[in-house]
Amino acid sequence: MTLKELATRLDISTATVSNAFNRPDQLSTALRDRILREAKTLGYSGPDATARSLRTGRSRIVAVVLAESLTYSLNDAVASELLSGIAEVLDAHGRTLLLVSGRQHANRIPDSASMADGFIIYGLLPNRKMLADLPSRRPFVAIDYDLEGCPTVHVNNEQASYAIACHALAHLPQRPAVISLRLTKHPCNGRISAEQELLAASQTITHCRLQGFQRAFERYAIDPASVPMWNIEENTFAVCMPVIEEILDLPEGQRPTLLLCMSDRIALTALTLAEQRGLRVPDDLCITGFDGIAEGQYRAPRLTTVRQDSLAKGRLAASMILGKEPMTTTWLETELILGATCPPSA
Amino acid sequence: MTLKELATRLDISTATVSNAFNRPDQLSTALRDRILREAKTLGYSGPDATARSLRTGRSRIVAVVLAESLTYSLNDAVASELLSGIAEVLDAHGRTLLLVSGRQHANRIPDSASMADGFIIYGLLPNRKMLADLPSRRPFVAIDYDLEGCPTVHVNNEQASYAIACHALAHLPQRPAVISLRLTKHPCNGRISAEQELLAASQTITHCRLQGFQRAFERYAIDPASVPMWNIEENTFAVCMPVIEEILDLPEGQRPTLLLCMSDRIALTALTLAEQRGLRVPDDLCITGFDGIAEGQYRAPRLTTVRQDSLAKGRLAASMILGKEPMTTTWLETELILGATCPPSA
DNA sequence: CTGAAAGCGCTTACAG
DNA sequence: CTGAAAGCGCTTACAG
Repeated sequence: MTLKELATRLDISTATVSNAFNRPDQLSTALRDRILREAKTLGYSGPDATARSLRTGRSRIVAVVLAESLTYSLNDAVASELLSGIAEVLDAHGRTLLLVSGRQHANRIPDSASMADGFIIYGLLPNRKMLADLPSRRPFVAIDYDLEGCPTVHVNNEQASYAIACHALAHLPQRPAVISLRLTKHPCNGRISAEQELLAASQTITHCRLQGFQRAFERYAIDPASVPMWNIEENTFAVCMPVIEEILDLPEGQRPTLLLCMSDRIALTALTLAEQRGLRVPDDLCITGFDGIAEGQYRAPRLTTVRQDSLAKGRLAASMILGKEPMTTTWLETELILGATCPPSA
Repeated sequence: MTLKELATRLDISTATVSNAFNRPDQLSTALRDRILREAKTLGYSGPDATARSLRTGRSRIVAVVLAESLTYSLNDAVASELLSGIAEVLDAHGRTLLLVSGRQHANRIPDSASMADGFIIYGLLPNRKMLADLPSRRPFVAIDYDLEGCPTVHVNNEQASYAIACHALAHLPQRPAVISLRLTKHPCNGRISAEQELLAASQTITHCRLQGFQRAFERYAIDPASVPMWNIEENTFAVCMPVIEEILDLPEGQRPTLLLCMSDRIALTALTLAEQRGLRVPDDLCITGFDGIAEGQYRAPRLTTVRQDSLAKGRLAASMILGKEPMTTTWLETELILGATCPPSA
């Protein structure tokens, strides 16, 4: 059943039927009611979305392009929270959320993504050119990474890392270590050697976090070069585990006593493995995270970390896409969370 | 730039240009190469997805309709894992994932959802009639709840619950308690009184879980009516917490020594709160979960639970939608996970 | 191997 | 307040 058929049955024009659904003010109430009633009877549930979309040029769909795989993103607490924020705003405005991965098997964004009215790009795509096929006229908003010609929602990673490292380093004396996330140019799941090339700050937010840590080292008169660093390739339990085991299994005198982790997932894995080894946190080992995910706060001991408000990030990005907020690059605040894995010094 | 404009510029028909993109066998390689080259030069990135969709009747989008809000679903480990499984299969076949909530503010599914080529319905919708506006000709697959006229992907909740309860009750003597999830007809976040009406097994999978527990009680000669039950309204830390505090704060002799929880989230909240109170798990308190989420397994002590393979659920549902698996109702296996929160009896 | 023509289901100026 | 007509951008038998 199409609008045209319905019009024929009612012996009126398609324009009037269309108006009955879209512009109540364009026809009499009586006629409109009759049309709507008849539509229901005949099983016509309103204008076809695709046809309407072709005609009006708007689909009421907003796409989120994720730099990581959908599987990773959906299972990552930070990405999930971000998506929640986006979904919440889209929902409230009758928009629908299309999830697209930038790591498609074909390394190309599926055509169907281009139906969206706007695009939110989360993370650093493996290949910028993927975006070229997307309709450039429509609004784009980036999250976490600058994308030329479009506003970005940022968190001040350097400042947040500086803050938490300063908090942690106030305990003296300690042997700090850094556990970073995708910081090396070439894949490395383990200790970072001195000659290893690192990604630039423009290529990964974890470099910004590193800079914050290093500024804190300097403030506390610690030579940044003396602080051992380990790198983790994927922010999941399974991938974190072997690297952290390697660290915790170091002989007592060499084992770090403070782990500055670049994500809560890393920190929580360290916490679990430390507990399994009978290490006391924070007495034997202090641990700090980054992100402020729920899992770190609803457990004992509570994780000391810095919270980035991913929900707010998502809400803001979605609001910008919908034109409810100005399209301008914005830096969101972070908040230090003083948990028990690295308590304030006495 | 449209296909028609491109055809005009090249002085060939639109049919040929269309074939260049869709049916390489319908024209000479030379002509096709020329068309593709010229398209790239002129910035034409292929046929418009909406127009193609209108014409062919297929959008290559698959919609997942979630009974819960998107915010809840995205932050729930079970739903996320399910979505991962769906996304994985859709991705591999060039399909894109549209997320739709059945708890929209307007209590109506947005029109744009009807663009999808197929629908996966997850959970029990607050209102079945919402689906009426969706194109009934296209494939539908339900997950966890039967939906008339469409195949469902199920887990045998009763059997899984029976298995884990039997495992737990083998420790004797104990004072078991059940912490259920949305089991009461009317909202209740706390102890379930004897006169409280429960939802039927067809209305909630947790009733099936309860039946499994009760069968185990009978096997162990425990009067089901003697086992206290608490109900939780939402499977989140925040909502679980007050209920579990109430339980753990019971005087020593009344406090249950075994908590049969209907989700891992409930069990993990119980574990955290027990740890905070200095209760020893499993010595003072045994805890079992349901779901088998990662968070319960990558912590110390590991959660004793029963795993439902949400990933497999999602994969199967998506495969059915894409016609890669027969459209038939299927029951997936579960697996007992013997963790440390309720170890096998010595 | 290529093209003319119909039509997918709508919405929207515009005329009456 | 209502309707005739154009056109959104494409694909697909079909004819040549």
